[in-house]
Amino acid sequence: MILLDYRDKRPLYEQMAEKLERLIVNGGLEPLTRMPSVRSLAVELSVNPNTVQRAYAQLEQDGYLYTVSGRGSFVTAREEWQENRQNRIWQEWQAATAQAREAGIPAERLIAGIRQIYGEDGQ
Amino acid sequence: MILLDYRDKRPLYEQMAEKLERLIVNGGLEPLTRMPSVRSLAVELSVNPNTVQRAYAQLEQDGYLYTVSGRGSFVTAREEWQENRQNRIWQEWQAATAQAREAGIPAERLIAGIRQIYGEDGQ
DNA sequence: TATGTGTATTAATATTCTTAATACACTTAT
DNA sequence: ATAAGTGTATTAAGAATATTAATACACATA
Repeated sequence: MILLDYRDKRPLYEQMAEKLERLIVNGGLEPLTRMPSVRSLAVELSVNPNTVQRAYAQLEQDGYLYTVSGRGSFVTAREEWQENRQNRIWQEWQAATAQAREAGIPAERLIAGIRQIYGEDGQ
Repeated sequence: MILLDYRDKRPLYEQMAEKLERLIVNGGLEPLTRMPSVRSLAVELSVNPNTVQRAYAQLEQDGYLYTVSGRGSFVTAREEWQENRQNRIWQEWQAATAQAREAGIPAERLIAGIRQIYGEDGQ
């Protein structure tokens, strides 16, 4: 399913969460399908079940997974996690914009920035 | 000059740097004037000189101070640190905007967001 | 040359983070 | 009922990181 990179100096759970998130975002995991159980993935990757659990918890926190008690963890429908993801990013963007205003950067410059970033390859 | 809050759980140097930055940004410290020496401020606040040094290093890194070898640290001219500050914030804003694009948030929504944030009290 | 300045280096200590061990709670198939 | 599968909570050990302090250095200037 995924492969851990032991040269990567980030913690295992973070690396796992990131790889799984990318897998889900790129469509490598079908929505509504069951994820491997915490224990089976732990065995497969030779880590402690709690490490997998922590990665799953992170993904659930971000809306990519949901859990049914006693049955397992499942991939969320795309529309849902897409909305969650956009909400998170939207909030960060708003904070960054408020800071820009506070620092005296004029609105026109931001608008020009949007044109540039969105125009770079196909608006 | 400043007062440390011992209920604050952030490290001392960070707290000091933040308070001094606010003082400079709000005009409480005249540009081009000398800062208290590392040792004198350390005595005044009952901390190790290195702790003050670290706060000063942070402020210098962010462009609020500059140092003349053997003579002391001085407050940067406002135009300079303002430019540095805007550059930092501008870069963060660009990163946030690129993320927004990648998440599929349309440019129009960002532009509407700018209108709202900049319009809230006097554009 | 003595005193005042910032800085580098090193070490002690404190704090936080990561991972593991273990036990619990719930669901379902036998 | 019970066994085997699921996720989760709690606790602790260990590692890693961050913070602060001790000390010595380098430069400027009176």
